[in-house]
Amino acid sequence: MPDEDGLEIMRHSTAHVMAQAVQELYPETKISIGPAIKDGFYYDFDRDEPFRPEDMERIEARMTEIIKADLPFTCSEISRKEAYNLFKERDEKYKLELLDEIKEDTVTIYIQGSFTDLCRGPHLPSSGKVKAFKLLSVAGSYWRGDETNKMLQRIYGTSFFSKEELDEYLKRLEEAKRRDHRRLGKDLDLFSMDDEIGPGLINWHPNGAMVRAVIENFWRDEHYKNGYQIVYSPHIAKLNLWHTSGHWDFYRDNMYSPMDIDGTDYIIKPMNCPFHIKIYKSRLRSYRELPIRWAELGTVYRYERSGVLHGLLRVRGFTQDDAHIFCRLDQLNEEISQVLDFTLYMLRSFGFMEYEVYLSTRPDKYVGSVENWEKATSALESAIKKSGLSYDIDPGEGVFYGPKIDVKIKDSIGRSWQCSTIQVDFNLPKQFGMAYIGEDGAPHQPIMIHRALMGSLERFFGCLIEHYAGAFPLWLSPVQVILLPITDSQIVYSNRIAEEFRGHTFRVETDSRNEKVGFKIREAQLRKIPYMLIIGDREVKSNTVSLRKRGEKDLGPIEMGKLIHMMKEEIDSKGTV
RNA sequence: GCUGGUGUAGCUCAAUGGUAGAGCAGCUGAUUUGUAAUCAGCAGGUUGUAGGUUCAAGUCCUAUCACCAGCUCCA
Repeated sequence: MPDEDGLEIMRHSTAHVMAQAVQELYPETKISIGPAIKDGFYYDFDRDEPFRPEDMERIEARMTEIIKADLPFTCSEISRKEAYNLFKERDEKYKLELLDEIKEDTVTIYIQGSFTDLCRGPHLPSSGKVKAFKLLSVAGSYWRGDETNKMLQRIYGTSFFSKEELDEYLKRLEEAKRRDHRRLGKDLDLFSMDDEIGPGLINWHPNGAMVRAVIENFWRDEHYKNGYQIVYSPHIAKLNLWHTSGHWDFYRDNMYSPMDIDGTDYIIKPMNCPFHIKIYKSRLRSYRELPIRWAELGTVYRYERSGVLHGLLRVRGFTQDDAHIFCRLDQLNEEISQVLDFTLYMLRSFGFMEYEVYLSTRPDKYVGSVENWEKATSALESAIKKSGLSYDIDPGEGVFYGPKIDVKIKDSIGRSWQCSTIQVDFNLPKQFGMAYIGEDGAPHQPIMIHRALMGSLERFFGCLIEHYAGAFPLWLSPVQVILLPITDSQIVYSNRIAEEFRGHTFRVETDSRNEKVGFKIREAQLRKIPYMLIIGDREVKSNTVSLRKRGEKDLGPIEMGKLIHMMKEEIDSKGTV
């Protein structure tokens, strides 16, 4: 039965078939592990020579033979000692290492043809049950995911119960490529990067900047509604500030080198928090002022290792939609709940209805007391529970100064990216000696919450582009409506229509080029402009415009008053209705 | 950072070690056009960068930069 489990078993078996093919073709190769994964499988090999594209073809050909031979997968239960001797004899050092960690006295091995693997199983009855497979890529991967270990070669592949399903999957991969934000960023003239500027640094073009401006305005309005105040802070600060905050000790790997200004070291900021703390500390604070909620679209710069940069999704300079909430302990749960609600409202406004929620706990490198960490973690957890969201624990993934809730959204090929984050921080208020005067007239330490709803505008925009495949809803579209006069004689009328749209703050363009209307429509469609208005003599005479919406056909003439009303409603709904 | 791959016109791609080319985009002209591409002409390049091998390098070698995939799924 080709159900989910069946598919996983089949893919795992395909991995074994691949490993057999590899060891038969390249006997010096050592095997390590080869599980089924979300859309296929992989196997990690240790071989001095790299696998090249030609090797892939050879391996695929041998796999086809193995499948044709319909070799049975046989399972035997043997003692750990026997298994040890077996793999010792074959000099499979990775298997021996795995065996060392197994506590049970007996283990299972699976054999098909010449190939033997230490494996929990289960597997298909025989290799002939693999119906359609393809090797996709080869990449390095550290043994056990630890970069201090040797790098192995990982071959990725996928398999299905039918050729049709495989083809469909490969087609899906192609489609994902078309919705890749890097592709669309170029096609739609949204943003670019440049060698001479530097990797991971983004230039926002007018179209992208327009989307960003709309997002920022919406963001600001919603923050005022939710009881936040907006602040601004500088881009650099003295190194000493980062000593006080503790970032220099714990975050230095991600910070850029100091620059000398009049004999003092300054650093470009990787975080906004110390600045907001300094605003807090600029005068004495009363318990009556709390909670204080300060938000800033703060641009930060962080060193990211060259290999991890990825379009807009992983960059070196980015603008966080940052905010810091300073509150009393008795306000903590309420504040976190409010932030969670705000986060979800924000994400839903942009059409993101599916996300993953994680609670990240204490990492190896941390500051503060274990007790405070636990207090903070449980505050976050109870807030998630209250909101009714399902979530997973991400052990050890917290930031050094506190635990956090992360909300991740997915890109076009299913990789998830952290956008929203809510972090409790017991540490910074202490480092900076923050205080408020309580009801009792004595100073108390406030609790700090860091939060970003969208994370960074760059990453959020990247996800947004892929989410909508570049076809932004009306409220976000850089150009909302394009007027397409059929000949020169309708240009005067078109200009009047354009004025009317502008009067209603629509973003409008007129294509008065000397081209056929079909050509203009094609181009407007490729630019993914939501409203195309065709204007010929008929429209001029009847004082209308002919409507054609993105992805649709001719919708006929419509009066301007009616059209503007319709478009305003669409904008208010944000296209999420 | 590491492993592997890729860098040729704005974009997508050609070119046995032997004169760098096409389509689209761009520019100019003609055409005044009714719902996804009107026609013609022109122009476009230190082949990522720096060295090297060779009579000769886009092609081979070395270095370097950038990009792409992966390094998270663990018998």
